[in-house]
Amino acid sequence: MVLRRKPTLTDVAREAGISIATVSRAMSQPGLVQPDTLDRIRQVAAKLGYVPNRRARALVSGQSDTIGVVVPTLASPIFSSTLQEMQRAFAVNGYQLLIASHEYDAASEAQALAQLISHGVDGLLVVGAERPQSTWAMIDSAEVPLVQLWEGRDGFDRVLVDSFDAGYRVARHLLDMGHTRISVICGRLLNNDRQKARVNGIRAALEESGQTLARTQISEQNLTIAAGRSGCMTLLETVPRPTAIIGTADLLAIGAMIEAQGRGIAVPDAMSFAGIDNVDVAAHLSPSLTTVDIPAASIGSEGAALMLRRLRAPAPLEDACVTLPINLVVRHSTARARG
Amino acid sequence: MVLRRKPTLTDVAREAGISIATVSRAMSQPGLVQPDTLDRIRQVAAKLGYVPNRRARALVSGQSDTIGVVVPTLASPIFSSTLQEMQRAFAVNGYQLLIASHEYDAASEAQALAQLISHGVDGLLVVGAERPQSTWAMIDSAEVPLVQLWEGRDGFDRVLVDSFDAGYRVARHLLDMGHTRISVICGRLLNNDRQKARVNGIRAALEESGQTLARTQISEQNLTIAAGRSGCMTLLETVPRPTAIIGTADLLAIGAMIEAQGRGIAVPDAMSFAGIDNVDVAAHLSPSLTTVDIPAASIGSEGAALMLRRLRAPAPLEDACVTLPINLVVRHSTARARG
DNA sequence: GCGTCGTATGTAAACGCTTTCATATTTGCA
DNA sequence: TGCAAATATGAAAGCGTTTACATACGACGC
Repeated sequence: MVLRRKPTLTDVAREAGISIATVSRAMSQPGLVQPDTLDRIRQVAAKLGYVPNRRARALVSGQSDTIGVVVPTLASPIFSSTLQEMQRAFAVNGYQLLIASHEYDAASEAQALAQLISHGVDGLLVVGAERPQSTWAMIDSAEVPLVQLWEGRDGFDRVLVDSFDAGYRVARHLLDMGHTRISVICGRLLNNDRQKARVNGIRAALEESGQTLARTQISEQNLTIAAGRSGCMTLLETVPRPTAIIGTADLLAIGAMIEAQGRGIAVPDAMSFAGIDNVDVAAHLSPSLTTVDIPAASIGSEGAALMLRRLRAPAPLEDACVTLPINLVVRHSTARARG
Repeated sequence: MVLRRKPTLTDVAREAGISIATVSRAMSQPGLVQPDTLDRIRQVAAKLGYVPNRRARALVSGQSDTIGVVVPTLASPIFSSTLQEMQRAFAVNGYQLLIASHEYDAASEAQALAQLISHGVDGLLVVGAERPQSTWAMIDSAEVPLVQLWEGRDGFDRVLVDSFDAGYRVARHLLDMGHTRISVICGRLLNNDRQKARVNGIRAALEESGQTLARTQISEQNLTIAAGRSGCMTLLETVPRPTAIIGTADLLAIGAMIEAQGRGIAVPDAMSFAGIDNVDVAAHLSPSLTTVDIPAASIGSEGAALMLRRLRAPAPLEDACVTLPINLVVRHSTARARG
């Protein structure tokens, strides 16, 4: 017998000469049906190629086995590794990931969230805490478990990384090396609390040492190597020239360092460079890049763990807050300031 | 009035004093309801914060507005940019992406596909054509539109990139430069028809020039910079030493080049290096990396376009096959063999 | 031998929506 | 004025599951 459409519970039930309720139970709670009935049902199901329809199941049970994730962009080594780990952690627990990105646009993010909610995801993971009140209202009214990554506000689970401290530490390192003219290339600050915090951390360290971070010492760029190069070009024109440049993302620092080297500036002897992120390539550059390690993969697995814990909890839980450690990784792109 | 649970069509209908059928029409086919009724419904819907339940819609209409994508890994710059573009193209058309990865494991891929199918995706995009017969059977019986990326077999839409030619061209380039001892660092060949084809292309070029590619001239590695370094170490021990090394992925070539430089080998004067992919950083290395540009982003957008075309088509379509051009990008990591 | 319980199965009502078909109600035209 | 056609709405039947609730059947203790 060949069915044109996909077989359903009803088809299996008819073929096995049994009611759909029993077949349903055989699928989801095998313990409730008699062994020989179970066998027969399984045989028929296999023969017909029956696959349960999760949409129908989701409709009645209110569970979709689907988790929504919204990241700023997919084309970033940082978010890639976070997603990779997250996907792995959820997959082994039977969940699928619905992934959306918004390219740092608040309206796109709101739209993506609305879509995910209306798809009936069982949980939602988002990056950062900075979004319009209306978007937060939507999240609230959806009553879906939410985990915030990198930055987060009270009232929801969160996996935090201290971006301020990352900035602070890398600046501190350069200050300790005697640098007095430190400039910064950062990513777009709009709708990006991680970048803002990193810059603020740098500023705090500088001010602590009696220095300031003037407008002219900051270049705001997209997050690419090419943008790092162009940011470096701009900063090199300031007088006096900086003795060290911090990229608030490794890609920026890498671009900056390459640009400087291309202009014959010796790194780190004539100028120091440092980044934040510790991307794969940073360790292999020449000179290798001093940076702050951000545990992107762990953020993914911790985020997943928090979500799974909440999904499995029978009763409402206190919101959890995990803070992951960051580490300054001193390599060879930074040296004592000459002088 | 405050509803504890999320408002449904019925709630809106009751509040507006109208039948659910009309409310449903107001949502999906506004043209069919009278303007003032429409207004009233919209007001009530807004007041109640009504959001359509896509699961229910999916159950009856058979459409989920969801597309499944299975890639080998999320932690690769290549697949990242493909996914990024794909996500964009689908998002503007109202589709959400369900993304899964399998780390080059056939069983994991089959499981991911089964899950996506049972979730009721409207379409499926996969990378490569190499998978067990049983997996193909599952795809067939699911009767879901399928688009294959990179490599593909007849019977389904496909967006192709000539991996064989990519290997051939980069080898040809080195042969034209007079190299006679060319070694290769490649990715794991198991379940990876792209890597296999790239290696085969290289081999074909070599044999065309009367050379062979011996076992000892190939090092199979994971796809990371560190693996490229270790592959290079192995190959440097062969006697006579190669005059050129091809990494069948840029990350491998980058690692290899860095390792060689670290050992004091002048690149490209003493040894040439070339990759395939043209990742972002390749242009910025010192020396910049000769490679073959693979249009990863375009693969994403073309794949999405093919899928959308099929989803919109009223009648079954012939399967389409788009082949994207690849280009040898000659930079400064390759030079004439010293002779 | 009778009520009681436990187990295996069946019946039917949801879940929230779309869509066919039927039922007004309005409009156009002879 | 009357009849057909067009328009707007409602009633109800599913879509494929899950899950109370009901039923049937033995086994058990008294």
